[in-house]
Amino acid sequence: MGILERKEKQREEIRKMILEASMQLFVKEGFENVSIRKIADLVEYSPTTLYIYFKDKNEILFHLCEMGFERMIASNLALVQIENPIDRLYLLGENYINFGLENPEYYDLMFIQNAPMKTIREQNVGHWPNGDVALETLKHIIQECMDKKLIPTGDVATISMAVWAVAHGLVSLAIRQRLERLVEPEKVVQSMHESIRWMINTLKKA
Amino acid sequence: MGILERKEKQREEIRKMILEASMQLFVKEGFENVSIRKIADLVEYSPTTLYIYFKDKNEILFHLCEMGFERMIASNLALVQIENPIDRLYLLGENYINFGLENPEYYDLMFIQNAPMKTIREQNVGHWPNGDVALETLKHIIQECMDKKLIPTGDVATISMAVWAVAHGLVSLAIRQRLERLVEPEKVVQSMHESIRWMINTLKKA
DNA sequence: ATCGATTTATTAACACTGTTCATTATATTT
DNA sequence: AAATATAATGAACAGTGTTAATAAATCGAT
Repeated sequence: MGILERKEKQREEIRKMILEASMQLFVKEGFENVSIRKIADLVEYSPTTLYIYFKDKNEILFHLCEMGFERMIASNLALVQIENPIDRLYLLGENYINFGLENPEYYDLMFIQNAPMKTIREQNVGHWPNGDVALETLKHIIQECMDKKLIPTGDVATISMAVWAVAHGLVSLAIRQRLERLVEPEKVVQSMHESIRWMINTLKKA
Repeated sequence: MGILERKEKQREEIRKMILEASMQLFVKEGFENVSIRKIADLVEYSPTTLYIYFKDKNEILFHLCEMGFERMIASNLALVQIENPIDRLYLLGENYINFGLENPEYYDLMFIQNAPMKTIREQNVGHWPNGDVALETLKHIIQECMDKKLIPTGDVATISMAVWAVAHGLVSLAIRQRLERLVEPEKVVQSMHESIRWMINTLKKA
């Protein structure tokens, strides 16, 4: 059945084309300006054709979200070299806020918008490939810190949640212009790094 | 000039009418379903009339946002009775996450959407009445904790930022269904409270 | 009280949005 | 070659925020 295989391949290629056009629009014009019609224009198909390859816009956004996680995971690759888990945790935090500040549009999709989550619930039967990978990295490092008695022991999920909350809180408040209410705009980034460092330090001391 | 005064009063009353209709729609049908046309239907004006009383939709959303802060500030009124500032900080955190979980739509507007911020930058010349009040409360409590040597001293803004980040991180990840990836859905709320408590405890110990 | 000016309100329209249905064109199978 | 399945499309639906032109009402001055 070589013909069906080839068809499947062609289908997959067009899906890729659509996603790449979406990503191009996404990084160039921002999240708000990604519309079915604009994507269709870019791939030179009619808007309705996109619905043959994707269920709806949420599904396209979900895939863009996954691409964002691929980027983030890639930026964390260097972490495996650091043997001290608490240093690794600190750098994970630094990477996280840097990623968020440098890719606010991706960050939005990955952690703020609920469109991608809708697709996960409706289609992927609760599976979030790259997102879950990123969370596992965090949990794993926290566990290692506890094993080596570098931070107070406790429920891994709870502590991971708290640590994630600090990082996400900082980034999301920053990209939504809320932190400028606390410190002068030009000092926001610096203060964010200080906050992360402060958190790691109190974790160590406690 | 009594006649101009009366006119101004009438104008203010219609503005109130519009805002109240918006709020009604907002709490009943959710943020996404608040449209100029629906508000206009409710107050029995034509959609364009709303533009006589408000510059654009963002300005309406900004006022809804301010109403949200009024609610939040009201829920914090009981705090003044607690004399120990660190207990007060803990309760402020508890209030914060409870408010977020109970009023996700308001929370969205107050801390996640950027529509209200646009209005602040464009019109109010950088003034955010109720939002700034809420932040002052936090900073004041942190300062008091430091004065009484209950937590390690440092830059008030930085520590306030970190504390806010934990609370906001938890709430925003929760209402965007991200925490369900870390703990089972039915345990999310409990874990959030544990995270807040954990943070206060590490603050005390450090 | 009437005229002109200002304020208030509306209708119609623009340029979008995601999505669906019916129809046409293409490719594959019988 | 005819029948069938797949792929692609144009037109349309029901919305969105917003603006320009126009009508109605109110007000100030003669």
